[in-house]
Amino acid sequence: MWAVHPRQRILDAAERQFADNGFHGASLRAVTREAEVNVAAVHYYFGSKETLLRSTLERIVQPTNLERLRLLDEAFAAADPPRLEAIMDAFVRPDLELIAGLGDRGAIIARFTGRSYTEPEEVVSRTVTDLFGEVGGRFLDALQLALPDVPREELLWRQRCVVAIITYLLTTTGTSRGLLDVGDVDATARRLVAFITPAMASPAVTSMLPAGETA
Amino acid sequence: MWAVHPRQRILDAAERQFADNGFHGASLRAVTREAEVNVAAVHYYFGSKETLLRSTLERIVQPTNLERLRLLDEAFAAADPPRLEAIMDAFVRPDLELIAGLGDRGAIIARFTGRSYTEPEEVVSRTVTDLFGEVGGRFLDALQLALPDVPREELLWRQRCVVAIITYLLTTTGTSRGLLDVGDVDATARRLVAFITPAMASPAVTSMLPAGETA
DNA sequence: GGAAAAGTCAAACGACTGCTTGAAACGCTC
DNA sequence: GAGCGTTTCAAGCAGTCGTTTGACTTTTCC
Repeated sequence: MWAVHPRQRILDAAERQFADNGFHGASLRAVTREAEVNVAAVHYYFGSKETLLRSTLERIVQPTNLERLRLLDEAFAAADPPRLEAIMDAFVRPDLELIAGLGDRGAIIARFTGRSYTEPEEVVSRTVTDLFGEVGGRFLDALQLALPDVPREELLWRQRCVVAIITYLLTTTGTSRGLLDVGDVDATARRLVAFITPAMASPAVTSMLPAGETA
Repeated sequence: MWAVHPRQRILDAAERQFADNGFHGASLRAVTREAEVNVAAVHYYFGSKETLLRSTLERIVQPTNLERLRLLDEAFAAADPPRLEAIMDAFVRPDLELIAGLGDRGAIIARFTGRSYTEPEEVVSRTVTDLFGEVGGRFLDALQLALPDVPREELLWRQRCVVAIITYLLTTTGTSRGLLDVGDVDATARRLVAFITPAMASPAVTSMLPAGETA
Protein backbone atom coordinates (compact mmCIF):
# COMPACT_ATOMS: atom_id res chain seq x y z
CA MET A 1 0.00 0.00 0.00
CA TRP A 2 1.81 3.08 -1.27
CA ALA A 3 0.91 6.67 -0.67
CA VAL A 4 -0.37 8.60 -3.68
CA HIS A 5 2.00 11.27 -4.97
CA PRO A 6 1.34 14.68 -3.38
CA ARG A 7 0.97 16.30 -6.78
CA GLN A 8 -1.94 14.01 -7.56
CA ARG A 9 -3.48 14.38 -4.13
CA ILE A 10 -3.51 18.14 -4.69
CA LEU A 11 -5.22 17.73 -8.07
CA ASP A 12 -7.87 15.47 -6.54
CA ALA A 13 -8.58 17.86 -3.72
CA ALA A 14 -8.57 20.89 -6.03
CA GLU A 15 -11.04 19.16 -8.29
CA ARG A 16 -13.50 18.79 -5.48
CA GLN A 17 -12.95 22.22 -3.99
CA PHE A 18 -13.33 23.98 -7.34
CA ALA A 19 -16.43 21.89 -8.08
CA ASP A 20 -18.10 22.81 -4.82
CA ASN A 21 -17.02 26.41 -4.40
CA GLY A 22 -15.84 27.75 -7.74
CA PHE A 23 -12.54 29.43 -8.42
CA HIS A 24 -12.98 32.31 -6.02
CA GLY A 25 -14.72 30.29 -3.36
CA ALA A 26 -12.15 27.53 -3.16
CA SER A 27 -9.21 28.42 -0.96
CA LEU A 28 -5.76 26.89 -1.20
CA ARG A 29 -5.99 26.31 2.54
CA ALA A 30 -8.99 24.07 2.04
CA VAL A 31 -7.35 22.27 -0.86
CA THR A 32 -4.13 21.53 0.99
CA ARG A 33 -5.98 20.53 4.14
CA GLU A 34 -7.98 17.97 2.17
CA ALA A 35 -4.88 16.77 0.32
CA GLU A 36 -3.00 16.50 3.64
CA VAL A 37 -0.22 18.63 2.25
CA ASN A 38 1.49 21.86 3.23
CA VAL A 39 0.18 25.11 1.74
CA ALA A 40 3.50 25.77 0.07
CA ALA A 41 3.26 22.50 -1.87
CA VAL A 42 0.74 24.05 -4.26
CA HIS A 43 3.20 26.71 -5.31
CA TYR A 44 6.05 24.24 -5.39
CA TYR A 45 4.26 21.95 -7.84
CA PHE A 46 2.00 24.31 -9.76
CA GLY A 47 3.32 27.82 -9.26
CA SER A 48 0.02 29.55 -8.49
CA LYS A 49 -3.67 29.04 -7.93
CA GLU A 50 -4.37 29.86 -11.57
CA THR A 51 -2.06 27.24 -13.00
CA LEU A 52 -3.44 24.74 -10.50
CA LEU A 53 -6.87 25.33 -11.97
CA ARG A 54 -5.56 24.95 -15.49
CA SER A 55 -3.86 21.67 -14.67
CA THR A 56 -6.96 20.38 -12.93
CA LEU A 57 -9.13 21.22 -15.92
CA GLU A 58 -6.75 19.79 -18.50
CA ARG A 59 -6.59 16.45 -16.73
CA ILE A 60 -10.34 16.04 -17.19
CA VAL A 61 -11.16 17.71 -20.51
CA GLN A 62 -8.43 16.33 -22.74
CA PRO A 63 -9.34 12.62 -22.57
CA THR A 64 -12.99 13.52 -23.07
CA ASN A 65 -12.22 15.50 -26.20
CA LEU A 66 -10.16 12.64 -27.63
CA GLU A 67 -13.11 10.31 -27.08
CA ARG A 68 -15.40 12.80 -28.81
CA LEU A 69 -13.20 12.82 -31.90
CA ARG A 70 -12.97 9.02 -31.88
CA LEU A 71 -16.75 8.69 -31.90
CA LEU A 72 -16.99 11.28 -34.66
CA ASP A 73 -14.60 9.21 -36.77
CA GLU A 74 -16.77 6.18 -36.13
CA ALA A 75 -19.81 8.12 -37.32
CA PHE A 76 -17.99 9.02 -40.54
CA ALA A 77 -16.96 5.38 -41.01
CA ALA A 78 -20.57 4.25 -40.74
CA ALA A 79 -21.91 6.78 -43.24
CA ASP A 80 -20.49 9.74 -45.16
CA PRO A 81 -21.91 12.28 -44.59
CA PRO A 82 -22.68 10.87 -41.14
CA ARG A 83 -26.18 10.69 -39.74
CA LEU A 84 -27.14 13.74 -37.68
CA GLU A 85 -28.06 11.57 -34.72
CA ALA A 86 -24.63 9.92 -34.78
CA ILE A 87 -22.90 13.31 -34.71
CA MET A 88 -24.97 14.57 -31.82
CA ASP A 89 -24.41 11.33 -29.95
CA ALA A 90 -20.64 11.61 -30.41
CA PHE A 91 -20.85 15.17 -29.16
CA VAL A 92 -22.77 14.63 -25.96
CA ARG A 93 -21.94 11.06 -24.93
CA PRO A 94 -18.27 11.34 -23.82
CA ASP A 95 -19.06 13.85 -21.10
CA LEU A 96 -21.80 11.60 -19.82
CA GLU A 97 -19.77 8.39 -19.99
CA LEU A 98 -16.82 9.95 -18.23
CA ILE A 99 -19.04 10.78 -15.34
CA ALA A 100 -20.68 7.39 -15.18
CA GLY A 101 -17.40 5.50 -15.17
CA LEU A 102 -15.99 7.28 -12.16
CA GLY A 103 -18.37 6.57 -9.30
CA ASP A 104 -18.44 9.27 -6.66
CA ARG A 105 -15.78 11.26 -8.44
CA GLY A 106 -18.05 11.41 -11.48
CA ALA A 107 -20.45 13.86 -9.90
CA ILE A 108 -17.56 16.02 -8.73
CA ILE A 109 -16.03 16.12 -12.19
CA ALA A 110 -19.41 16.87 -13.71
CA ARG A 111 -19.95 19.87 -11.49
CA PHE A 112 -16.39 21.05 -11.99
CA THR A 113 -16.43 20.96 -15.79
CA GLY A 114 -19.96 22.35 -15.90
CA ARG A 115 -18.94 25.24 -13.72
CA SER A 116 -15.87 25.86 -15.79
CA TYR A 117 -17.93 26.30 -18.95
CA THR A 118 -19.98 28.92 -17.14
CA GLU A 119 -17.59 30.81 -14.95
CA PRO A 120 -16.68 34.12 -16.55
CA GLU A 121 -13.49 34.22 -14.55
CA GLU A 122 -10.92 35.14 -17.19
CA VAL A 123 -8.53 32.27 -16.39
CA VAL A 124 -11.28 29.72 -16.50
CA SER A 125 -12.97 30.77 -19.73
CA ARG A 126 -9.66 31.19 -21.56
CA THR A 127 -8.59 27.69 -20.57
CA VAL A 128 -11.90 26.25 -21.72
CA THR A 129 -11.64 27.99 -25.07
CA ASP A 130 -8.09 26.71 -25.53
CA LEU A 131 -9.08 23.15 -24.74
CA PHE A 132 -12.35 23.06 -26.64
CA GLY A 133 -11.89 25.25 -29.70
CA GLU A 134 -10.51 22.72 -32.19
CA VAL A 135 -12.95 19.94 -31.31
CA GLY A 136 -15.84 22.35 -31.64
CA GLY A 137 -14.71 23.26 -35.15
CA ARG A 138 -14.49 19.63 -36.22
CA PHE A 139 -18.06 19.01 -35.11
CA LEU A 140 -19.34 22.13 -36.78
CA ASP A 141 -17.88 20.90 -40.07
CA ALA A 142 -19.59 17.55 -39.62
CA LEU A 143 -22.90 19.24 -38.85
CA GLN A 144 -22.62 21.33 -41.98
CA LEU A 145 -22.17 18.16 -44.04
CA ALA A 146 -25.23 16.55 -42.51
CA LEU A 147 -27.36 19.68 -42.77
CA PRO A 148 -26.29 21.46 -45.96
CA ASP A 149 -29.42 23.64 -46.03
CA VAL A 150 -28.85 25.33 -42.68
CA PRO A 151 -26.50 28.33 -42.78
CA ARG A 152 -23.20 27.73 -41.00
CA GLU A 153 -23.75 30.69 -38.71
CA GLU A 154 -27.08 29.26 -37.64
CA LEU A 155 -25.45 25.88 -37.01
CA LEU A 156 -22.83 27.49 -34.78
CA TRP A 157 -25.58 29.19 -32.84
CA ARG A 158 -27.43 25.91 -32.40
CA GLN A 159 -24.28 24.05 -31.44
CA ARG A 160 -23.75 26.53 -28.65
CA CYS A 161 -27.27 25.88 -27.44
CA VAL A 162 -26.34 22.22 -27.17
CA VAL A 163 -23.22 23.13 -25.22
CA ALA A 164 -25.49 25.12 -22.94
CA ILE A 165 -27.63 22.08 -22.21
CA ILE A 166 -24.65 19.83 -21.55
CA THR A 167 -23.18 22.47 -19.29
CA TYR A 168 -26.37 22.75 -17.28
CA LEU A 169 -26.64 18.99 -17.13
CA LEU A 170 -23.14 18.73 -15.73
CA THR A 171 -23.42 21.66 -13.37
CA THR A 172 -26.52 20.39 -11.66
CA THR A 173 -25.33 16.81 -11.33
CA GLY A 174 -25.55 15.63 -7.76
CA THR A 175 -27.88 18.47 -6.76
CA SER A 176 -31.62 18.41 -6.19
CA ARG A 177 -32.47 19.81 -9.61
CA GLY A 178 -30.03 17.51 -11.43
CA LEU A 179 -30.99 16.26 -14.89
CA LEU A 180 -28.47 13.46 -15.19
CA ASP A 181 -29.31 10.03 -13.88
CA VAL A 182 -25.81 8.87 -12.95
CA GLY A 183 -27.11 5.32 -12.65
CA ASP A 184 -28.24 5.15 -16.28
CA VAL A 185 -26.15 7.45 -18.41
CA ASP A 186 -27.10 5.68 -21.58
CA ALA A 187 -30.75 6.54 -21.06
CA THR A 188 -29.85 10.18 -20.49
CA ALA A 189 -27.74 10.18 -23.64
CA ARG A 190 -30.58 8.79 -25.75
CA ARG A 191 -33.03 11.18 -24.18
CA LEU A 192 -30.75 14.11 -24.86
CA VAL A 193 -30.05 13.11 -28.46
CA ALA A 194 -33.77 12.63 -29.08
CA PHE A 195 -34.38 16.14 -27.76
CA ILE A 196 -31.57 17.84 -29.63
CA THR A 197 -31.72 16.20 -33.05
CA PRO A 198 -35.06 17.63 -34.25
CA ALA A 199 -34.04 21.03 -32.92
CA MET A 200 -30.81 20.91 -34.91
CA ALA A 201 -32.61 19.82 -38.05
CA SER A 202 -35.36 22.45 -37.87
CA PRO A 203 -35.53 24.75 -40.89
CA ALA A 204 -33.61 27.99 -40.48
CA VAL A 205 -35.58 31.10 -39.65
CA THR A 206 -35.05 33.00 -42.86
CA SER A 207 -36.96 36.04 -41.74
CA MET A 208 -33.83 37.17 -39.95
CA LEU A 209 -32.33 38.15 -43.26
CA PRO A 210 -33.34 41.38 -45.02
CA ALA A 211 -36.37 40.85 -47.27
CA GLY A 212 -35.64 39.41 -50.71
CA GLU A 213 -32.28 37.89 -49.85
CA THR A 214 -31.60 34.20 -49.61
CA ALA A 215 -28.90 32.35 -47.75
CA MET B 1 -30.88 67.45 -11.16
CA TRP B 2 -31.33 65.38 -8.02
CA ALA B 3 -28.99 62.79 -6.65
CA VAL B 4 -30.24 59.21 -6.79
CA HIS B 5 -31.07 57.68 -3.44
CA PRO B 6 -28.08 55.83 -1.91
CA ARG B 7 -30.13 52.66 -1.58
CA GLN B 8 -30.68 52.59 -5.31
CA ARG B 9 -27.09 53.49 -6.10
CA ILE B 10 -26.01 50.50 -4.02
CA LEU B 11 -28.37 48.20 -5.90
CA ASP B 12 -27.08 49.47 -9.25
CA ALA B 13 -23.47 48.99 -8.26
CA ALA B 14 -24.12 45.58 -6.70
CA GLU B 15 -25.84 44.47 -9.88
CA ARG B 16 -22.75 45.20 -11.91
CA GLN B 17 -20.30 43.81 -9.39
CA PHE B 18 -22.23 40.56 -8.97
CA ALA B 19 -22.57 40.28 -12.75
CA ASP B 20 -18.85 40.67 -13.34
CA ASN B 21 -17.42 38.81 -10.37
CA GLY B 22 -20.07 36.55 -8.91
CA PHE B 23 -21.16 36.45 -5.31
CA HIS B 24 -17.82 35.53 -3.83
CA GLY B 25 -15.78 37.63 -6.21
CA ALA B 26 -17.71 40.84 -5.63
CA SER B 27 -16.60 42.69 -2.51
CA LEU B 28 -18.68 45.19 -0.59
CA ARG B 29 -15.73 47.54 -0.84
CA ALA B 30 -15.95 47.50 -4.62
CA VAL B 31 -19.73 47.94 -4.53
CA THR B 32 -19.64 50.90 -2.17
CA ARG B 33 -16.75 52.51 -4.02
CA GLU B 34 -18.74 52.37 -7.26
CA ALA B 35 -21.89 53.58 -5.54
CA GLU B 36 -19.93 56.41 -3.89
CA VAL B 37 -21.21 55.38 -0.52
CA ASN B 38 -19.69 54.35 2.78
CA VAL B 39 -19.19 50.63 3.45
CA ALA B 40 -21.49 50.79 6.43
CA ALA B 41 -24.34 51.95 4.22
CA VAL B 42 -24.78 48.43 2.84
CA HIS B 43 -25.43 47.05 6.28
CA TYR B 44 -27.54 50.01 7.21
CA TYR B 45 -29.89 49.53 4.26
CA PHE B 46 -29.69 45.79 3.62
CA GLY B 47 -28.30 44.14 6.73
CA SER B 48 -25.76 41.85 5.08
CA LYS B 49 -24.15 40.90 1.79
CA GLU B 50 -26.59 38.01 1.40
CA THR B 51 -29.72 40.14 1.70
CA LEU B 52 -28.15 42.65 -0.66
CA LEU B 53 -27.87 39.91 -3.25
CA ARG B 54 -31.44 38.87 -2.66
CA SER B 55 -32.73 42.40 -3.06
CA THR B 56 -30.69 42.90 -6.20
CA LEU B 57 -32.03 39.70 -7.72
CA GLU B 58 -35.64 40.37 -6.79
CA ARG B 59 -35.62 43.78 -8.39
CA ILE B 60 -34.83 42.15 -11.72
CA VAL B 61 -36.61 38.80 -11.68
CA GLN B 62 -40.02 39.73 -10.35
CA PRO B 63 -41.14 42.06 -13.17
CA THR B 64 -39.86 39.56 -15.71
CA ASN B 65 -41.87 36.77 -14.16
CA LEU B 66 -45.02 38.89 -14.16
CA GLU B 67 -44.51 39.58 -17.86
CA ARG B 68 -44.08 35.85 -18.46
CA LEU B 69 -47.42 35.10 -16.84
CA ARG B 70 -49.11 37.91 -18.76
CA LEU B 71 -47.91 36.50 -22.08
CA LEU B 72 -49.02 33.03 -21.02
CA ASP B 73 -52.52 34.36 -20.33
CA GLU B 74 -52.50 35.93 -23.78
CA ALA B 75 -51.60 32.57 -25.29
CA PHE B 76 -54.52 30.96 -23.50
CA ALA B 77 -56.83 33.72 -24.68
CA ALA B 78 -55.81 33.10 -28.30
CA ALA B 79 -56.33 29.33 -28.16
CA ASP B 80 -57.17 26.80 -25.47
CA PRO B 81 -55.09 24.67 -25.19
CA PRO B 82 -52.56 27.26 -26.38
CA ARG B 83 -50.23 26.67 -29.29
CA LEU B 84 -46.87 25.20 -28.25
CA GLU B 85 -45.01 27.98 -30.01
CA ALA B 86 -46.99 30.61 -28.09
CA ILE B 87 -46.10 28.98 -24.78
CA MET B 88 -42.41 28.79 -25.59
CA ASP B 89 -42.44 32.36 -26.79
CA ALA B 90 -44.04 33.54 -23.56
CA PHE B 91 -41.41 31.61 -21.67
CA VAL B 92 -38.28 32.94 -23.34
CA ARG B 93 -39.25 36.38 -24.57
CA PRO B 94 -39.52 38.40 -21.32
CA ASP B 95 -35.89 37.77 -20.39
CA LEU B 96 -34.80 38.89 -23.82
CA GLU B 97 -37.04 41.95 -23.95
CA LEU B 98 -35.95 43.10 -20.52
CA ILE B 99 -32.39 43.14 -21.71
CA ALA B 100 -33.11 44.91 -24.95
CA GLY B 101 -35.06 47.71 -23.30
CA LEU B 102 -32.31 48.69 -20.93
CA GLY B 103 -29.35 49.70 -23.09
CA ASP B 104 -25.99 49.20 -21.43
CA ARG B 105 -27.58 47.97 -18.25
CA GLY B 106 -29.23 45.21 -20.24
CA ALA B 107 -26.02 43.28 -20.75
CA ILE B 108 -25.18 43.64 -17.06
CA ILE B 109 -28.56 42.33 -16.00
CA ALA B 110 -28.30 39.49 -18.47
CA ARG B 111 -24.98 38.32 -17.06
CA PHE B 112 -26.19 38.78 -13.51
CA THR B 113 -29.36 36.74 -13.86
CA GLY B 114 -27.61 34.14 -16.00
CA ARG B 115 -24.92 33.72 -13.38
CA SER B 116 -27.50 33.49 -10.66
CA TYR B 117 -29.20 30.53 -12.33
CA THR B 118 -25.85 28.75 -12.38
CA GLU B 119 -24.12 29.68 -9.19
CA PRO B 120 -24.30 26.84 -6.69
CA GLU B 121 -23.80 29.27 -3.85
CA GLU B 122 -26.56 28.30 -1.44
CA VAL B 123 -27.96 31.80 -1.02
CA VAL B 124 -28.13 32.37 -4.73
CA SER B 125 -29.75 29.12 -5.78
CA ARG B 126 -32.29 29.26 -2.95
CA THR B 127 -33.31 32.76 -3.95
CA VAL B 128 -33.68 31.72 -7.58
CA THR B 129 -35.84 28.75 -6.63
CA ASP B 130 -38.02 30.98 -4.46
CA LEU B 131 -38.51 33.51 -7.21
CA PHE B 132 -38.98 31.11 -10.10
CA GLY B 133 -40.72 28.04 -8.70
CA GLU B 134 -44.35 29.05 -9.12
CA VAL B 135 -43.97 30.45 -12.63
CA GLY B 136 -42.17 27.30 -13.71
CA GLY B 137 -45.09 25.20 -12.50
CA ARG B 138 -47.62 27.29 -14.41
CA PHE B 139 -45.69 26.81 -17.63
CA LEU B 140 -45.28 23.10 -17.05
CA ASP B 141 -49.07 22.80 -16.74
CA ALA B 142 -49.52 24.69 -20.00
CA LEU B 143 -46.98 22.47 -21.76
CA GLN B 144 -48.81 19.37 -20.56
CA LEU B 145 -52.03 20.68 -22.10
CA ALA B 146 -50.35 21.37 -25.43
CA LEU B 147 -48.47 18.05 -25.47
CA PRO B 148 -50.74 15.49 -23.81
CA ASP B 149 -48.75 12.54 -25.21
CA VAL B 150 -45.44 13.44 -23.56
CA PRO B 151 -45.08 12.27 -19.94
CA ARG B 152 -45.01 15.08 -17.43
CA GLU B 153 -41.64 14.00 -16.11
CA GLU B 154 -40.20 14.19 -19.59
CA LEU B 155 -41.70 17.63 -20.06
CA LEU B 156 -40.08 18.85 -16.84
CA TRP B 157 -36.75 17.52 -18.06
CA ARG B 158 -37.16 19.32 -21.37
CA GLN B 159 -38.28 22.53 -19.73
CA ARG B 160 -35.09 22.52 -17.73
CA CYS B 161 -33.11 22.14 -20.92
CA VAL B 162 -34.79 25.30 -22.17
CA VAL B 163 -33.89 27.07 -18.95
CA ALA B 164 -30.34 25.91 -19.56
CA ILE B 165 -30.27 27.56 -22.97
CA ILE B 166 -31.73 30.81 -21.70
CA THR B 167 -29.24 30.81 -18.85
CA TYR B 168 -26.34 30.34 -21.23
CA LEU B 169 -27.72 32.99 -23.51
CA LEU B 170 -27.90 35.46 -20.67
CA THR B 171 -24.58 34.55 -19.10
CA THR B 172 -22.62 35.06 -22.29
CA THR B 173 -24.31 38.32 -23.25
CA GLY B 174 -21.76 41.02 -23.87
CA THR B 175 -18.88 38.54 -24.15
CA SER B 176 -17.12 37.29 -27.27
CA ARG B 177 -19.08 34.05 -27.44
CA GLY B 178 -22.42 35.74 -26.80
CA LEU B 179 -25.51 34.32 -28.50
CA LEU B 180 -27.83 37.24 -28.01
CA ASP B 181 -27.89 40.05 -30.51
CA VAL B 182 -28.85 42.91 -28.21
CA GLY B 183 -29.67 45.04 -31.23
CA ASP B 184 -32.36 42.67 -32.52
CA VAL B 185 -33.86 40.75 -29.65
CA ASP B 186 -36.95 39.86 -31.61
CA ALA B 187 -34.85 37.93 -34.11
CA THR B 188 -33.14 36.03 -31.30
CA ALA B 189 -36.51 35.23 -29.76
CA ARG B 190 -37.86 33.85 -33.03
CA ARG B 191 -34.68 31.93 -33.64
CA LEU B 192 -34.80 30.45 -30.17
CA VAL B 193 -38.46 29.50 -30.38
CA ALA B 194 -37.86 27.86 -33.77
CA PHE B 195 -35.05 25.84 -32.23
CA ILE B 196 -36.87 24.80 -29.09
CA THR B 197 -40.35 24.03 -30.37
CA PRO B 198 -39.55 20.90 -32.42
CA ALA B 199 -37.35 19.65 -29.59
CA MET B 200 -40.19 20.03 -27.12
CA ALA B 201 -42.63 18.28 -29.43
CA SER B 202 -40.37 15.34 -30.24
CA PRO B 203 -41.81 11.93 -29.31
CA ALA B 204 -40.77 10.70 -25.88
CA VAL B 205 -38.05 8.05 -25.72
CA THR B 206 -40.13 5.20 -24.42
CA SER B 207 -37.22 2.77 -24.20
CA MET B 208 -36.30 4.31 -20.88
CA LEU B 209 -39.14 2.44 -19.27
CA PRO B 210 -38.90 -1.27 -18.42
CA ALA B 211 -39.95 -3.43 -21.37
CA GLY B 212 -43.67 -3.94 -21.76
CA GLU B 213 -44.74 -0.96 -19.70
CA THR B 214 -46.41 2.10 -21.09
CA ALA B 215 -46.58 5.59 -19.69
C1' DG C 1 30.10 8.72 2.17
C1' DG C 2 29.20 13.10 0.93
C1' DA C 3 27.71 16.82 -2.04
C1' DA C 4 23.81 18.34 -4.76
C1' DA C 5 19.08 18.22 -5.73
C1' DA C 6 14.30 17.58 -4.50
C1' DG C 7 10.86 17.92 -1.35
C1' DT C 8 8.57 19.46 3.08
C1' DC C 9 7.46 22.46 6.71
C1' DA C 10 6.00 26.26 10.19
C1' DA C 11 5.83 30.96 10.21
C1' DA C 12 4.97 35.13 8.49
C1' DC C 13 4.04 38.77 4.72
C1' DG C 14 0.79 42.45 3.18
C1' DA C 15 -3.55 42.85 1.38
C1' DC C 16 -8.19 42.02 1.56
C1' DT C 17 -12.70 40.16 3.55
C1' DG C 18 -17.63 41.07 5.91
C1' DC C 19 -19.06 43.51 9.57
C1' DT C 20 -19.35 46.77 13.83
C1' DT C 21 -18.76 50.95 16.40
C1' DG C 22 -19.40 55.62 18.18
C1' DA C 23 -19.38 59.95 16.93
C1' DA C 24 -20.53 63.62 13.68
C1' DA C 25 -23.87 65.69 10.26
C1' DC C 26 -28.24 65.91 8.47
C1' DG C 27 -33.44 67.14 7.81
C1' DC C 28 -37.21 67.67 10.33
C1' DT C 29 -40.99 69.37 13.58
C1' DC C 30 -42.12 72.10 17.63
C1' DG D 1 -32.87 77.28 18.01
C1' DA D 2 -33.58 73.03 20.79
C1' DG D 3 -34.57 68.35 20.31
C1' DC D 4 -35.06 64.14 17.71
C1' DG D 5 -34.90 60.47 14.63
C1' DT D 6 -32.30 59.39 10.19
C1' DT D 7 -28.29 59.02 7.68
C1' DT D 8 -23.24 59.26 6.90
C1' DC D 9 -18.58 58.59 8.10
C1' DA D 10 -13.60 57.19 9.43
C1' DA D 11 -11.65 53.84 12.07
C1' DG D 12 -11.07 49.38 13.53
C1' DC D 13 -12.46 44.43 14.57
C1' DA D 14 -11.13 39.52 13.83
C1' DG D 15 -10.42 36.66 10.27
C1' DT D 16 -9.03 34.80 5.57
C1' DC D 17 -6.70 35.21 1.32
C1' DG D 18 -2.55 33.93 -2.07
C1' DT D 19 2.11 33.91 -1.75
C1' DT D 20 7.02 33.89 0.06
C1' DT D 21 10.73 32.75 2.96
C1' DG D 22 14.43 30.13 5.02
C1' DA D 23 15.46 26.40 7.60
C1' DC D 24 14.86 21.46 7.79
C1' DT D 25 14.64 16.61 6.01
C1' DT D 26 14.78 13.33 2.39
C1' DT D 27 16.30 11.38 -1.97
C1' DT D 28 19.52 10.95 -5.80
C1' DC D 29 23.81 10.25 -7.95
C1' DC D 30 28.92 10.14 -8.38
